Amino acid sequence: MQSGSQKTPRKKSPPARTSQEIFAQVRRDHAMETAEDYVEAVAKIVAQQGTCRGADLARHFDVSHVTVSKILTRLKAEGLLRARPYGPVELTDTGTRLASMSQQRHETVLHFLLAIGVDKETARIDAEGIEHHVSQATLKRFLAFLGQQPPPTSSR
Amino acid sequence: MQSGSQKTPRKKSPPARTSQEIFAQVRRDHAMETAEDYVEAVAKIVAQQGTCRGADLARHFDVSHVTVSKILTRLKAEGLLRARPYGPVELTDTGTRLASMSQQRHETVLHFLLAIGVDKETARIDAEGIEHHVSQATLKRFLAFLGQQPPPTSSR
DNA sequence: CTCCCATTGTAGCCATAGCTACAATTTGTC
DNA sequence: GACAAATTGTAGCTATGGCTACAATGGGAG
Repeated sequence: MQSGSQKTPRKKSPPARTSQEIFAQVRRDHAMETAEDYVEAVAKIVAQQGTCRGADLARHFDVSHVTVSKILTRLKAEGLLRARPYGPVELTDTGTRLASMSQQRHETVLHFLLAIGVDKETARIDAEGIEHHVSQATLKRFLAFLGQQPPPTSSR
Repeated sequence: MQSGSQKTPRKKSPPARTSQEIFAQVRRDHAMETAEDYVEAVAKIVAQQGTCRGADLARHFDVSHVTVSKILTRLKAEGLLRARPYGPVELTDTGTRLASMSQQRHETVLHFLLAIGVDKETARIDAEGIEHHVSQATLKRFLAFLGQQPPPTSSR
């Protein structure tokens, strides 16, 4: 990732971000999406079945077990989850926290879409794509619209 | 991109999409985001400066000219734009149409975020990430919320 | 006309997220 | 306990989107 500062003479001093910074942010978001999707899925599957295997994730995302394996390797290195060879996948504390936040945000986005009149099917699909790009500030506005208070961090 | 059908015995016939299908859709969306960002940027830069060079795009996205070059190669192959070697970038008709739709959707998402009370800076950033994941159906709800009619350009 | 500089292209590298094919391991069933 | 099935790992390929380094091109300034 570049710092983006050599060529930009910075004509604007106001707090407005440059388009470069915005796109860099979007790219950074991208790098987190997979992690969020995976910890969310692990949490969900563990809640449903007790344990989560790589094969469960492969079925869940409809990708090959190899893809799952590689992604799990990365997420293990990032400290979000752990798994012994041929063993089940478990979330670390960090992973559990990320999963909770993701699930909560997912729920909020979904309910918000439903609240403004989007049909259930579309809402499910769009929420999946949108959730990763909704900032805390925007999430608060969603919650405000839903007439709720910001939930106590894990009230699901 | 896989078709995802060998291993899925398709137990559910109801209209509800499986999670697999939803994630496949998100991955497909992903493949379009760059294209949309680029044609949108080209249209914007052409509108501002008359022509658009690769270097303009590199500055706009804060990436190297090599990255731009490779992406332009792909988009040329996809028929969204054309450019002679060492020449400026131009949108094809298809590219122009895609740019218009993207710009319009971008505007709608941005205005919608502002309308629900998101601050300007956050709205700019979130809109950039969200826009690619908003379906036509959801866009219509956004427009309805804004009290507008679906604009004549793409009233589908 | 030449020379310099910005722009573009090319080569080659990295990481992520896909895949198939094949090997290894675990598990479950006789 | 052995054998089959499911699961996981490994090797090696593809495409996208990043990068640096170096070569080529084109447009201006002298």
